[in-house]
Amino acid sequence: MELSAKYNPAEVEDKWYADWTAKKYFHSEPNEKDPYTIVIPPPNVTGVLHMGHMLNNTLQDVLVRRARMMGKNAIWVPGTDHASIATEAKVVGRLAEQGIRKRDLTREQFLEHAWNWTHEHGGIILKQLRRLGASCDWDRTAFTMDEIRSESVLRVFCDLFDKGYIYRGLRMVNWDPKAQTVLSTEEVVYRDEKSHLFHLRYYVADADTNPVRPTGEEGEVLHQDAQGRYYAVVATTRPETIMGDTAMCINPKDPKNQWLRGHKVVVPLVGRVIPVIEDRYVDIEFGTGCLKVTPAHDINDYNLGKTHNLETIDIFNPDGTISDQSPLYVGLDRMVVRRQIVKDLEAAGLMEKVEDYDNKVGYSERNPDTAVEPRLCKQWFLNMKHFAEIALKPVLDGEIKFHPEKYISSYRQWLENIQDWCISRQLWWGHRIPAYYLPTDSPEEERYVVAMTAEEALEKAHRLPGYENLKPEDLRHDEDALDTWFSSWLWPISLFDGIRNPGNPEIKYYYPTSDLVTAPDIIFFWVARMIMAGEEYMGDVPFRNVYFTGLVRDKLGRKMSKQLGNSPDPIGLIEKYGADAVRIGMLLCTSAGNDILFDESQIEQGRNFCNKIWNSYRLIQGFAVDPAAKQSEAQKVAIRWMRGRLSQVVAEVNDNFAKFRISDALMATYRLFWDDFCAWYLEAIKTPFVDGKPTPMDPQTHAATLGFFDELLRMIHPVMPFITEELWQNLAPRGENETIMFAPMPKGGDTDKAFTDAFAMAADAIMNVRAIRQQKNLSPREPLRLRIKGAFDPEMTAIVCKLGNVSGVELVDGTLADGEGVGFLVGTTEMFVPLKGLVNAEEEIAKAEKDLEYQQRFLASVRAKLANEKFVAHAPEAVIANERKKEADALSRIESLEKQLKALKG
RNA sequence: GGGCGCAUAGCUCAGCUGGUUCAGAGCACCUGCCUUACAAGCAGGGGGUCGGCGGUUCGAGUCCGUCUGCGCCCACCA
Repeated sequence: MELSAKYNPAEVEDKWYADWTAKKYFHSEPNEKDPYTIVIPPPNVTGVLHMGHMLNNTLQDVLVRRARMMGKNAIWVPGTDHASIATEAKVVGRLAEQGIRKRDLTREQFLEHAWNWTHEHGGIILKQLRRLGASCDWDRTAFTMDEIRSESVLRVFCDLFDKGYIYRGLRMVNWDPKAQTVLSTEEVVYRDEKSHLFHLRYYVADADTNPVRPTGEEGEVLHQDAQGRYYAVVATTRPETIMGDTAMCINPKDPKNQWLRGHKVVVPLVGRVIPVIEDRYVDIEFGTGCLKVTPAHDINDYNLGKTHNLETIDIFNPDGTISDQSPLYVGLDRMVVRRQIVKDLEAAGLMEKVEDYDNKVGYSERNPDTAVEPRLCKQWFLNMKHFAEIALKPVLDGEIKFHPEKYISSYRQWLENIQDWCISRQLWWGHRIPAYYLPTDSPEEERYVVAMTAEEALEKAHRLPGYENLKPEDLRHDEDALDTWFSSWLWPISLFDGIRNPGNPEIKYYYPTSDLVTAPDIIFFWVARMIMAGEEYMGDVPFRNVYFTGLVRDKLGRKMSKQLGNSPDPIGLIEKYGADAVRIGMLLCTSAGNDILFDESQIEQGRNFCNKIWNSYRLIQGFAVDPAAKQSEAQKVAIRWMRGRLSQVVAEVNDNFAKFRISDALMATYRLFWDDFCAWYLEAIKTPFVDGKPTPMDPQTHAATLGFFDELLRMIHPVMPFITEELWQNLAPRGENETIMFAPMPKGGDTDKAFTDAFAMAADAIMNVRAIRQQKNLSPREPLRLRIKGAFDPEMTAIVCKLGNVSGVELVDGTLADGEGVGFLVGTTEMFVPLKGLVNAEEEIAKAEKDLEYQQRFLASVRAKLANEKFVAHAPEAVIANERKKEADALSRIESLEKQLKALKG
């Protein structure tokens, strides 16, 4: 086969991916082998691949491909997530472009649009994963809203309701006015914002009947205007909420505001008269120590309202506009009102002052441009106490391992302070809550049944006194959908239908899954909750290891974002460099939990590696073989050394994978291929050229080389599946159903340490000879001689001659440096390259003197250590022995340097 | 406010149980090479007071304390 000088990924990738999928190599069924299971963190069904997905899914593919080659029955189950808020927002947005408002549609009509959108955009990301080489079991592709998953969700809801964990309650919740739904506390992200602290005047209302009496105490602060009227000053960041004020609160111990006790004040502009209440909650140091209390729109104020029996005035509509409960600004948006009311307050002389202020504002995680509004409403909650307990144990016990471990502490902290999970969302796109309301006498009174279907609900209702004759049309199905995570948390179970059919052969075989690869930002949303569901429904952990990837940032360390335009298109990168290059380029620089700073040069490195592999194969497949050819000494040595190195690196790689030190494992493999195999081994076994043509190779060396190459391809395959399959198929005749995907991962063997060490010494000598040649401006073709005194394995002579272009190695006992030349040390072995007429004695003397000085200092420090009685008494034997060896080595080096100097100085 | 983590070469990071000649890797950089697989390459080379200070120890990038600077997570201070 003719191979081009450069690797061309495009055709190779398409060809092999089509072959793998056609032959169903990624498909798994339970069998007698050990399972290895990964479930994909389901991406948004309508999403597109970004760099984070690339990293995450490449890691999963590496793990699953490796497991497959290690003889496991490996499965990677793919699927997508319905992402209710994000998807519904996109659908609403598209409808808006067509001039359609959601509220003008029925639920059914809206869902039809949503499904159309899903079918149109759904699965793009899964197609993109194929480009990356992802070896997912596509036959099992699931969707959080498909039949099995949906039914599983409803069953779990009913079950948890029956167990008493799910309840309906009136709570202060986080409201997204754009999506018009409640959010869980986890879905609110707080951002620092440059804001203002507005100081408003609340005039004393009852000064006529209840005159203001200064207490005269130290620290008292009264405010009076030009007309002598008294007022309190309230600092707020949200002046637009004053229409909902129902009290002003001071700290009973605040000397500044004692004079306000028992008074009433007037809400500015609004004119409402509200009481001054006292509560130790108020921070005396903040602002003026006067707090306006708006129980409907702030969680703290709500609590104050409860203890002080305050009225609650909800001045916001669900869309964030001002409601008719407010005397002012009705129908205007809250943000518009904030600007307007500031002007109006200033005009009315009710604004004391405005300060700059940094505060944190909560935003919807899925609608990042919308500030979340605290709002009081009735929602469905899951009591988390029980779940926190069952989820904490396996992580603290080490039954589930986190990589890196640092996430254990934040996991623990979250579970120990967990709040109940608000699981209802005022959305249509999602799993509709299986609760059915019964007619009651008053709107305040709520009665409902929870059941899988309306029919079942009706039966349940009929068993309730007073509802024996209820008609189906009298049941009102809850309008709300469940939080998306309420389906995701079942993923490792529901993918194998373990909720609907507990104990089925698949769930028994594939569960618990092996490793989970995910980003740390969903540790609470997803990881923790999967552990809860796993313990609750399977009585077992959902996975053994969680590998947390970092964020992919740009090379300046900035998050990748559309606004900055700093996120490369992953598919574009694959097209430019090839999937293998992108995969290894990303993984070489990622360690668990650390962010990766992405730079295209890393992908270039990956591409260069592809090319290196490709070209080494071009060399190998061009070898001519002659059965009559004799194996050279250098070839023999190289083969034995390479075998040892392979074993060493296999052991190293296994160890690194076991510890999830994946970049280290890959770097070791990378260097084994590039440095050991290409730079040393292949150069060592090349046959000599005669008349400009290479002489044929003996069969043993040829076979060994193909064998090594085969093993190396297998080691590299999990990271670089395409090029390795292409070359592996070329390397030898393969059967119709043979693939590197199922070829066994090399197991290593005897590491042959003494021999690889001897080789390393020879390599050191070779590098020294090359350096001398370079320093002296000699052509690489000019052979040099080498004289050696001291320990040197004579087996290495052939290698030294070949790779150092040394014409002869002379082992000497007596004087090493007779005549002109350059000496150097390898370990404690003295070596000398005779060079007639090329040596500058001055330079050599200077060099040797410098070296001598260093050795003497080193010797002194070692001797100081050995002279220290405490060291000799405390240090382990091996350490002391080593120090003695250092001392001896230094002495021997000093001796040889002194001799060398003597010779140089003549 | 609480918690966690990081600081080692120009950049990105290893350095795992304190002890090999321990100060490393990759990239970048410099020099020389179109050497018959590969210039997307080959050969050679320079480069770090391991953030500061103090402590434990015979011995400290490594353990402890502290300071400085960064990052992340959690939390209802208007």
